Amino acid sequence: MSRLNYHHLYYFWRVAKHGNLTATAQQLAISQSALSAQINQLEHSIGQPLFTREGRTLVLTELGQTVLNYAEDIFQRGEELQQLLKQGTLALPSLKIGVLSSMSRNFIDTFIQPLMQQNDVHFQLIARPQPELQELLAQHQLDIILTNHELPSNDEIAWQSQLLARQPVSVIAPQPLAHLPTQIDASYREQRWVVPSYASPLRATFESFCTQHELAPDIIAEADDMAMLRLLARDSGALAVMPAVVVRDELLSGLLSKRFELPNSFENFYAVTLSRKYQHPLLPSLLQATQHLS
Amino acid sequence: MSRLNYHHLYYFWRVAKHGNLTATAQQLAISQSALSAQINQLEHSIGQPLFTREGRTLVLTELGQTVLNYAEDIFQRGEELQQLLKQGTLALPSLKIGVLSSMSRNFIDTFIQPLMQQNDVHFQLIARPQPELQELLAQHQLDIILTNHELPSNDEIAWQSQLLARQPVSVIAPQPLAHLPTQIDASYREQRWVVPSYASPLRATFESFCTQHELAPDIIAEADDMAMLRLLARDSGALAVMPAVVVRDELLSGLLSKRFELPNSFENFYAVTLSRKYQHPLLPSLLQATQHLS
DNA sequence: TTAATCGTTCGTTAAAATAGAACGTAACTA
DNA sequence: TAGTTACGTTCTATTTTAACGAACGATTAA
Repeated sequence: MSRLNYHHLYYFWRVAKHGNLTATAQQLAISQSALSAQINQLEHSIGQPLFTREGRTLVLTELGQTVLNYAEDIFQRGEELQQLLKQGTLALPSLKIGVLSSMSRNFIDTFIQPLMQQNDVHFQLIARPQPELQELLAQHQLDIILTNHELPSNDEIAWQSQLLARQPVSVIAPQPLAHLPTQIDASYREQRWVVPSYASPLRATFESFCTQHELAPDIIAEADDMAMLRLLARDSGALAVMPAVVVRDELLSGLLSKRFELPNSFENFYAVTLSRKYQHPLLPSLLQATQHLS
Repeated sequence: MSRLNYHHLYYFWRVAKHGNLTATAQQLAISQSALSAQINQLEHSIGQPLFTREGRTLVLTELGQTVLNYAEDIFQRGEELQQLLKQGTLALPSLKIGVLSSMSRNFIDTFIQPLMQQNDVHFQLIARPQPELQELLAQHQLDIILTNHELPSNDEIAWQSQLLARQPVSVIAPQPLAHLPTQIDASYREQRWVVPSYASPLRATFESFCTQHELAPDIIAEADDMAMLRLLARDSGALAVMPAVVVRDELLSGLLSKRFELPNSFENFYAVTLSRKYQHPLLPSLLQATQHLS
C-alpha cells in the first residue's frame, strides 16, 4: 500500500453508506464501471476486500465496516468544510433519530422535547423495525436509535447502549372498570385482557405475574405495537397491560385509569449510538438531558 | 466550487503544516512545480487565497488557518486509518508538548509525571520561545504548550488556556543566609539580590513589594530563564526571587532555603491547546490529572 | 554584487479516471 | 421454467488530471 487514495476512499464511503453501487454512481454522476473500478483499486491497494459480493448486492466485510467508520469521520468533517467554504456559515446538520416502530410515541415525544425548544435545530425521526435500525446506524445514516433492545457491543460494531428510562408496567382500565381495586384481587379474575404479544419481553413478565397470583386471564387481543395496544386499551373495554406512558394522554383526561403496577416489571428504553470520534454535536447534551425520563 | 479535491487538500495540509513548499515537495517526492500547481488549483476552486506570498515564503491567511484546522482533523484520522491498514494495530501517536524555554524544568517534570507512569506512551518535549510555540501549535505541530502566558482566544485562532497551577513567589536564601527571618525586616536591607528580568511579570511584583517595604535592593544579577535563575540562586551567594518549585531539589537537600513568600504574588502556569474536534487521546486525561499542581 | 533560496509559470509527457459496450449472475415474474 | 430486470464486473478507447523539468522572477544572505 503506497499511500491512501482519498478519492477512492470517498467513493467507497458513498457506496458503503448507500449500499448500492448503481444508484451511487448516478448520484455522483459517473458511470458504474468507473465507480466499480475505483473501488476495486482501493481494495487492491489495501490488499483485502471491503465488500463481499453476495448475490447482486455489495455487503461490507468486517474490515469494510471499520474503514467505513474512519471514512465517516473523515468526510463528515470534509463536508462541513465544504459547507463553510461555500456558504460562509456552519449550519448544524440535521440530527437523524431512528425509532423502533413498535415503541410508544409518547416516550419518544418526551425524549425529543429538548430539541423542540431550540428553533435552530433540525431533526428527522425515522421509524423502522429493529434490524433495519441497526443497519442504518451501522451505515451512519442515523445518529442515534431509540429502542427497547439493549445492544451489546461486539467485535464488528461498537454499539453503545445507554439506559434512558425504566417504565413500570401497569394494568390500565377503561372507565367502566375504573372501580377495580389498586391491588390484584379476586375481582380481576373475571376480566378480559389486552396484552403485549410474545414478541415483547413484557409478556413473559405478565405471564409469571399471572402464575404467581393464580390468574388465568381471558386474553382477547394481543399486539406488539404500542400504538396499537393503546388503541386496544382505549376501545376494547378490556383491561390492558403496558407502560403507563403509552396512554399518557388518556390517563390525564380520565378516559383510562391506572389500577396498579406489576411488581418488578419494567420496560427499558435505550439510546444506542456508535462510539465514534466524531459525533453529532447535539448528541452529548441530548443524552445528558434525558438521564431520567421516568 | 464543484467538489472538494481531497488530494489538493492533502498537499495543502502538508505544506501548511510544514510552512515550506520546496521541502514539502521533497518529502512528498514530487516537484515543487507540481505541488505549487496543485495548491493553486485548490485556491482557485475555493475562490480565495489560502496563503499570502510574503517575500519568498508562504504565510497562511486567516481562511488558510481555518482550512488547516479542518485538514488536520481529516488527515490525522486518515493517517490513523492507514496505520491500521498497514500494521493491523493502532499505536498511540506521540504526544508533542511544547514548553517555554525559560520555564522551570521542575514544573514540567511534575506535569509529565502521569505520562511517565505509562510505558506504552511516547511523548516529545520541545522547548522554544513563546512566539515559536504559538506558531507550532497553530500549525498542529504541537498538541499542547506549557507556558506562563495566558493566550486569550481571538477570531483567527481558537486558543484554549487552562490554568494548571499558581506558584507563590518566594525569597530563596543560600546556606550562609539561612538564618534570615521568615518575614521581611531590616536585616534584608543590606543583602544582595538575584531577580527575574523585566521580561517576567514576577519582576514587577517584586518591585512593588520593595516599594511597599521601602527596600532598595542591591541587584547583582537578573535573568529571564528559570534554569539560569536556579544556578544563580545556588552559586551567587545572594538572595533570589523565584517560585520555590524552581529550586525544589536544592530546598530538599538543604543547599538552599526558602525564607518567605511574597504576598499576593504568583506565577501562573497554563496549558494551551487548540480547541479542535479531534485531539490527542491522552490530552483530556492529562489535563484532568494535573488540575492542581501546586 | 553575487550567489543561493524559494515560489511561479509554461510546454510537454506520463498517469489516472472515465465512458460505453459486452458480459455474468442473481432475483423477480408470469 | 423461460423471459426480464437489476446489479456488479471487465475490457478497450478516450479524456482529464497530475507530473516533470527548464526558465523565470523575486527576495534574502554572503
